[in-house]
Amino acid sequence: MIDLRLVREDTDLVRASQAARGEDPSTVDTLVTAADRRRESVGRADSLRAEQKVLGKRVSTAGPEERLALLVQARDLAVAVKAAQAEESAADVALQEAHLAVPNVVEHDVPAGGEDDYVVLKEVGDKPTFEGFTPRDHVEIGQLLGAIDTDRGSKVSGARFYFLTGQGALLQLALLNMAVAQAVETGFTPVITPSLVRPEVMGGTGYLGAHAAEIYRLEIDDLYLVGTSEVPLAGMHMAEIIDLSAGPRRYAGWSSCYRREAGSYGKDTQGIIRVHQFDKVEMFSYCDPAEARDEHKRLLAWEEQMLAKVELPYRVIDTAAGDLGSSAARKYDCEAWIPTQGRYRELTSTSNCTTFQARRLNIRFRDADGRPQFAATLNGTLATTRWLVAILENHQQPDGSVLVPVALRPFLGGREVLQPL
RNA sequence: GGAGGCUUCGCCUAGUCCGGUCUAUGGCGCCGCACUGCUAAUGCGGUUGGGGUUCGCGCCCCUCCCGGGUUCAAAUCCCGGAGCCUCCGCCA
Repeated sequence: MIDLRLVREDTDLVRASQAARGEDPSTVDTLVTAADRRRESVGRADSLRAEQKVLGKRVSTAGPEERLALLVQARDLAVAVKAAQAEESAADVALQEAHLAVPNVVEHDVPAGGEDDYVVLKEVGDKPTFEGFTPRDHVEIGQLLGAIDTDRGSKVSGARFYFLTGQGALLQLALLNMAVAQAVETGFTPVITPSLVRPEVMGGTGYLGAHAAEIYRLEIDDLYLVGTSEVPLAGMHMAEIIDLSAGPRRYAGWSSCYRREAGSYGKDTQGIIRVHQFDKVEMFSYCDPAEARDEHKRLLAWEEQMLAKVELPYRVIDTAAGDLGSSAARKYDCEAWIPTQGRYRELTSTSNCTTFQARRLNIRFRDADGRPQFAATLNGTLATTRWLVAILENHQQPDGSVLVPVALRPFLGGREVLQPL
């Protein structure tokens, strides 16, 4: 939910944001109209109610003869109040609807356009050359190592499911543990989150809008499976006034993540690039909105720190407005080089949601004057199952073995190489 | 699956039987002032949140889990719902 004051005072800015996203700017005008209508109906209902209260007081103190006449008057007024109230709540509903239809206002310097209009901010590291052999893809390496079993994954659960076995399971645990270790060193509170959340939490984070088809829903229990621990971590402080006087509150969530991958038929059907269930360590930060842009840069830096530890070549992109989620004002992705695909694939994603989620979830903090204000929320990836793809492919050797990045070795019991079975 | 209880202004709490000075009590916390040569103790005062209106002081409305209803008038009465807790049963 965006700030209505901003909509009223700088309508053009919000319209421009919609245009940058490639969405209809007229939703903004609808919102302005709805806000005006609500304001007017509130005013009318308020003054009628004030009148009613005064009259009600007179009824309670009046003598018997006077009382009867006053009651007649009061009855008429009650009808008028009821009508005004009905209009008020109708206007409220309309405003709410118009409000929810407008995604977050993008930062002013976000590149406009769609999926392909990102801006590359930097490229880091050297792509591997593979002298004298043709690199295997992660599916083949996973088989050689006995690390990934997609056949049995689909036997048991269907397409886009997999087993991580032996070295694969250990490698993932090592990676995620390294992510948690880094987060804790940095001052994050590690959290193992619920994977099922209530509708208001899923809705509050902005995931039930245009991309609701991505979400698994358990209808019998009216719960949703989370696609990222961002969701429970955002819900954690809903309807609270949190203390940010000591700076941002940072959590590192560990969870399995579930995604329906609706509409992605035919994309990445092999291996574990795009799957229905994976594991992730995610950073989440609550902070003063004034600090959100800086915090966003910090989250990006911590992501890059992780990528450096696993010694992967990657680039950082500034995602275009049209490719942002509805909650995000800006998003940076880190994409690792995948040798057998000859292209970069997203490994991390960090979004600044400013106060958009906090407004929906009613998460506030007290500012320097002690006034409650909406907090900003941000999130960013530290590690996911998909990272295994990049690690296996980039660090593979001619004999099918895989070199373990130095920083990761302590988390694998000191192991330096993953050997084919 | 069954039974019972609870939900009030950051937290705790009075009030609900019997509708109107509930314009919601008190404590904790927090803020300000006073006093004391310190951080303490004490006293006094302030402190729910949201919205409307106003240059501003202010004024008004809403807010006692949510939604309906009764009534001139609802924290209070009636109906429906949600959440939380406890116990029993069952299963791990």
